[in-house]
Amino acid sequence: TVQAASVASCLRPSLPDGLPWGAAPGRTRKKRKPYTKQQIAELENEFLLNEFINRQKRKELSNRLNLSDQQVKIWFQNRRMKKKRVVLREQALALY
Amino acid sequence: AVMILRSRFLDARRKRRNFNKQATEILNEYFYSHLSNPYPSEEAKEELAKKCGITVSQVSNWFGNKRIRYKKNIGKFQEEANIYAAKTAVTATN
DNA sequence: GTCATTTATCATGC
DNA sequence: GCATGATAAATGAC
Repeated sequence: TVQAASVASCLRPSLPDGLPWGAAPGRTRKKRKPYTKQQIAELENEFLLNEFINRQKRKELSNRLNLSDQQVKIWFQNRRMKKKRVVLREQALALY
Repeated sequence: AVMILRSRFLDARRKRRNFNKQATEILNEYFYSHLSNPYPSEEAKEELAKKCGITVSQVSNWFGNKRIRYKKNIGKFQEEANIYAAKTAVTATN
């Protein structure tokens, strides 16, 4: 029956067909590499001065920390997202 | 010094608790019943969060971890997949 | 630019 | 000792 077939399909979870929802990323992804405490310390220090960094300072920082300027750019983007998370969490916590 | 303590207080990894069994059941049911596209919408996340008693961010974290860990070792989750597949099949017939 | 992700790593639970 | 939840780099959609 149709219902039996439906049940049978549900009972067949490991499919060769079921998923390329994590499939080919085209290019190889760069492996995540944690930054050193000193790198983070300087990045945080600069973030306190201004959450949005200039190209000039970005060049300086990236050169001084042995990071690419894109890495510094991405770090500031992620750092702003982190700040947003923390703020929202503090607000939610402050309600009680 | 104060900043370090503050940052550690705000780091939720230092006070992590496992979700209760019921919440995990709900999340797994959704995951394995949407195995072809396990990406719940924002509305679905809010509904799952409400039913599980957790935040939307925690729902997003759970699905992110589940997707990568399932994809990385499908065999390990085989048994689990069978359980929830059978469970959804029963609810479908009822 | 934001923001939802992917992935590796971290910190904890048990 | 791994399982699990949250965070830190990295990518891509928009």
